[in-house]
Order: sequence, then C-alpha cells, then structure tokens
Amino acid sequence: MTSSVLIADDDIAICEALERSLRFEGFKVRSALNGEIAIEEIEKELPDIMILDINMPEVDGIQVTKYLRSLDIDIPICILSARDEVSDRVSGLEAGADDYVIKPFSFEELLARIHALLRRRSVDVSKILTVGELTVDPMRRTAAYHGSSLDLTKKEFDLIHVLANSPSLVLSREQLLNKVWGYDFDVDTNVVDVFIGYLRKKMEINGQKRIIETVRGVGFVLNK
Amino acid sequence: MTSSVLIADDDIAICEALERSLRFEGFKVRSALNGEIAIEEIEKELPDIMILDINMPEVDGIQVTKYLRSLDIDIPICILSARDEVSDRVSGLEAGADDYVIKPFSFEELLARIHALLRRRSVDVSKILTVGELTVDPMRRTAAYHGSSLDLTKKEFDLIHVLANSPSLVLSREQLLNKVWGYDFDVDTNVVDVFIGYLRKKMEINGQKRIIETVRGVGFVLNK
DNA sequence: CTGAAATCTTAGAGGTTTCTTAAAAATATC
DNA sequence: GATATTTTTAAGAAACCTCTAAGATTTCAG
Repeated sequence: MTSSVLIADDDIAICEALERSLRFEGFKVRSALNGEIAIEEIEKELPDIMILDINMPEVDGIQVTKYLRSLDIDIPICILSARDEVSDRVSGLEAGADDYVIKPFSFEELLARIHALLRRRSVDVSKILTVGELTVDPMRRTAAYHGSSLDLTKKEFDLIHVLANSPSLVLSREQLLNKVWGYDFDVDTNVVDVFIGYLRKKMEINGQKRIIETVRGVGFVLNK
Repeated sequence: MTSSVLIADDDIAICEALERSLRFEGFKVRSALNGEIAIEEIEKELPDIMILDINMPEVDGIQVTKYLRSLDIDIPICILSARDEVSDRVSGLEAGADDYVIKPFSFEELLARIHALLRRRSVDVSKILTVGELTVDPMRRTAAYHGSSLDLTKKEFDLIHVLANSPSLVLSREQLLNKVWGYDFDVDTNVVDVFIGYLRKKMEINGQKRIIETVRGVGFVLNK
C-alpha cells in the first residue's frame, strides 16, 4: 500500500533530495516550493502525510497547518525547522502539527517519523483489531466473528481490515476503493458494493447481527 | 547459514555502530529507531535474533518482547538497558527476553551473547519443534507427522523447519525463498510451490489432515 | 403513493494463482 | 566415471478469485 507524501520547502536542494529519497522508499511524492503551492496541491489531491518547512516566504508551514486543520483535514503533518527553538516547536504543535524535526536531520530519522505518523493514523499491520464481536488479525490474515473464523479471500480480508481499522467511521466508496484496490481516481465500478455483500453474507451466516451498515449517499461503516 | 539480526534502539549512534560491527561479523543486519518500526520490520521478515533497547519512546523493548511472545514468536531476544536496575532486568526477562546486557557494554560482550543465544535456539543446539501432530528435530534433521517419520530431502527439511518455526503465521514466497534458498531478491521461480507440493504429498500419505495451507495471494501457513 | 436514485444480489466471463507433473540439470554417492 | 538422488524449470491443468453487468430491491423525496 503506497502512501503519498507532499513536501513543502522553499529550499530546492532539500526538496529535491527528500523527493528522491522518499520516492526510493516507495512513496508517491509531490513537492511545493511555498505554502501557496502546497495548498493548491492539497486541493488537487489530499496526500497521506505532509512534510512542511516552518520557514517559507509568504505562507509558512504553521499557516498551512492551521489552514488544513480549520478545514478538518487531519492528515499527519510533520514540521521541519532550522532552529531548535521551543517557541517554534510549541507554535507548530499548537497549530495542529503532529511531529517536529529539527534541521539538519538524518534522512533515516525523518523516515522513522514518517512511518510512525502513518502508522498512528492509517492501517496498522501489527495490531489485532477487535470491534465488538469481530476480530481481525492482520499478521495471520485471519478474522473471526462471534467466535467462528471467517474464511475470507484476499480482497475480502483487506476490506474488513480497513473497515475494522476505523470502526464507527463512515468510509466512502472512493476511500475504500483507494485503500483496498489502490484506485487513485474515480472508476465506474460497484466492486465495493459487491465485496461488502460478500462480507455480509459470510458474517451473517447464522443470523448474526449486521455490523457493516450502509450510510446511504455516503458509504459504509463498521459498527461495534 | 548467515543469521539475521534486527536491532531496535532510538539512539542512532548505537544503532549505526552495532549495525556496522555486526555486519562486519557476517550478520545480515537491519535496524529500527523505535519499537513500532521494529514490529513493522519483524512483519516484513522475521529475524533470527533481536537486540532491543529497553528505553524507547512510545513502544519500548519490553512491549515489543511481550508482543512477539504473545504471537508465539520465540526468536531469541536480547535486551539492552542503560541502567542496571534489578526491576528492569526482571521485567525484561518476565516479558520473555532471553538475555540482558547493560550499557555501556563492549561489543565483544554483546557478540558473545548473540552467539550463545543463537546456539541455544537456532540451527545447531536448537530445540525440537512441535506443531500439532508435527515434530521437527533440527539437530537430527528428522521430522515426523502423526507418529510416523517423514523421509525428507535437505530442501524439504529446511522448508518444513522454517514453517514450523512460525506456526500459524503466513509466510510469503519471498520470505521462504529467502530463508530456505537464500535468494535475496525476487527471482522468477516456482520452486516454493513445488516443494510445498512435495511436503504435502509426503505428509498426507494416509489421508492425514493438510496442515500446510495456501493463503491465496499471500503465501503459506503451517497450522496447528 | 409514485418515481427516481441508490443499493443489493447474482451469475458468469475472464483472469490470475496455484498445483501437478515430467523431464532437464545439478549434485551426491558408490 | 557411472548411477542414483535431489533440485529446478517449465508448462498445462485445475482451482479459485475478481469484477462486470444487469435485474431486483430498497429508500426517500415530493
């Protein structure tokens, strides 16, 4: 599952270096040389994580962060700063950033933070997830509902895994299509509906309660 | 057979120094800067031994140890600690660690312990593995299923040995190819499938239950 | 209550993955 | 060095999964 990163830094050298290294690590990378371009890019397509320099002409990293949070966009944001000033750190975190790295930093360090941030929010492959009577074990790729194990195909498992990762949160077809199928832009398909159907059939086999609910016009939720 | 080590320490200096030295000693080394990354790395590929710092932000060495043991993954774990506190030592060993080294330590000392741990658990003096009705004795290189011994070739044995080492954990073809055949990067071959086939044929000779299961699109598991 | 939109269900075509087999290549044994 | 055994490749068969498409059903606004 490739994650997308958006970098915003007015230092071209840093921008390009990060771009190259992160791409090499398998990320989908875009970059912006100032805050305005960054916002433009975000509007085009929401990245999974942002790396924002705190010091940019005109619109700086803090402002971009505030702007995003004001829109309730809560993708992880990692701020880069040239100075280890407590005040900078505080204002960054207060604005809603999630992490803070001081320049100069080693690429390994940044990478570690990126992974940690992504893991905090997105699908975590390590934890066994429990939602009410449902259990999903990503390492063993097994799932059980009301004590009896579900015999799921790969796609079915990936789907329940994503759902179980955000219980009682409505996920749109687009989001699911993106997370499970890797489709980036709208494809005219009803695979999601079909697979939700497959899961329901397998879970409700003995008249068990339906926990994958449809939210008409929006998407699907996994309830506790 | 070169052993693989996974180091987890949030001190980059220690991480890098250990990495270099162990690599020089002929180990295959990976490192992680925190517990979460360590778990991620373990999921990618199970190392033969782990060196875990007890003091890491968020997920510490003890937690990683507990997590691994809860999954029945019993590779040797060596804990590193900055303080010689009895309580630390106890909690580390109670969590399921195998050895305990206090910082600062000499590299020679750590190396000696690593060798001792590897000798204790893996290839030569390793213990007999039992998974349900299957028994694998790495010392004698013999295996038995439902009481009757299996006449296995070298590769067949290596394969069942690796599988029996991580019961009910799905191993990908790449992982098996790496552990058994030593291939480091993707080779276009179906040897794994062929050998899984050989093992199954020999194990299911009297209509015995299939315990090497295929997880379509992912790999193979050995079930209890 | 009616019609339109959204969702659900189903069957099957098409594609992919896995299994099996045989034979070639490599390695070990005598 | 010849023979037996093991490992690997390759290719066709079989099993299985995915996705489309179309009709059935449900929901909801008017």
